[in-house]
Amino acid sequence: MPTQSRRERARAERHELILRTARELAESIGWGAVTTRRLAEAIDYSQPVLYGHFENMNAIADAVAIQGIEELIDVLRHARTSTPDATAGLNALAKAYLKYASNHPAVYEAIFVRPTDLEFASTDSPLLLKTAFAEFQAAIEPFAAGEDLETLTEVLWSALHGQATLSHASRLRPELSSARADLLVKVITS
Amino acid sequence: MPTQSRRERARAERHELILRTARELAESIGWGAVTTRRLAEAIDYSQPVLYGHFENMNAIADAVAIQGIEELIDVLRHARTSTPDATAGLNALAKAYLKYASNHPAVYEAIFVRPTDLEFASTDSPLLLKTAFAEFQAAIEPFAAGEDLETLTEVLWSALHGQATLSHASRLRPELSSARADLLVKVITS
DNA sequence: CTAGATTGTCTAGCAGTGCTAGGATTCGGG
DNA sequence: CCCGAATCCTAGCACTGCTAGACAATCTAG
Repeated sequence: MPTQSRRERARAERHELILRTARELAESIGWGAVTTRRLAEAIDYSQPVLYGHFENMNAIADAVAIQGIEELIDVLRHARTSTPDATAGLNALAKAYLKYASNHPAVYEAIFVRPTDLEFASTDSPLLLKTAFAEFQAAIEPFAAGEDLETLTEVLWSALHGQATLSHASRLRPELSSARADLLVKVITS
Repeated sequence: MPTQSRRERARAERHELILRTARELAESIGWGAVTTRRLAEAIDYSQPVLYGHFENMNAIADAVAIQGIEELIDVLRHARTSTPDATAGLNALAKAYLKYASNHPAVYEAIFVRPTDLEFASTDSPLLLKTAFAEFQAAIEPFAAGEDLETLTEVLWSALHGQATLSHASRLRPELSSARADLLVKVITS
């Protein structure tokens, strides 16, 4: 039955088209301006089509967030494991995190800033968040030195998250992003 | 002419009423649900009255933010200067910051999270932000130890901001807020 | 004290939002 | 070829921020 599968394939393609377009729109005009009408216009369908794929507009942003966190996990893992020693690994992880937030601000916003019931509601998102958390934990574990590892990980992640969001809101001097990451790592590892 | 002054007084009172009500509403139902109609209903006037006092809805949130940052500056200064030594001062400042964010999440959101053109546009808000920044700087200055003071201040503030926002978004274990602040201070001062 | 001007307030309405019900249209199976 | 089913769109609801214009209250001046 090639018919059914073709339909399903077309449907899956449109599903991805919606996500890709929503992400592009958000990155170019901001989530606040990503409306159902604009998004529908961009994919060349009427608004109700969106609701055949997602429960509501928020679910679309959540789906983008889940895609994003998967990307982010890869980025962090790669940064952490492709360095000679633990200190360089932590530094690379911090830089990679800030770079991702800076390069994909709308996706970062969807993951960590936008109001969402993603953390506890969805099925797989808590696992993804835990996986991302584990990357931070693995990177900082060599420097725990008697401190509670989980608490230290929360402190590290929060510190980077704060730099990412304040940086995006133009509250920090933009040219010193790297220096802040360096200093944070230095303070933690010393 | 007592007439004119009475009018001005009534107008100023209503101005404050709007701000107070907006703040209360935001703290109880969130900024997203603070609409012009609901706010007008709450102060027992029609919506257009709001626009006689503020340019738009965003300006109301900005005004709440300015009130909030003034409060926050006082809170930080008091925490910092009412301790025996510098380490205790920094710790008290960190705790006070997180406590304010936790006790007034909507105000904190108005100041630091909500999209706003407050930082550069308004006349007095940059000064207020700088004053708040100076409080952080004064608290951490004894521990700079050769590092660039301003960069270190940004790192401290970002770290606390990250803890405040992630905490509010239920991404951190709520009962360990104090432990995270302690650990952050310990890491910085050691 | 009254007439006119000014100030203040509200009703009604605009365009845009998320979301949905119902009809139209296209498609696949018999 | 025709009927049922899946698919899609038009139209509309209740809401949003914001504004124009009518109305009422108040102050000023004669």
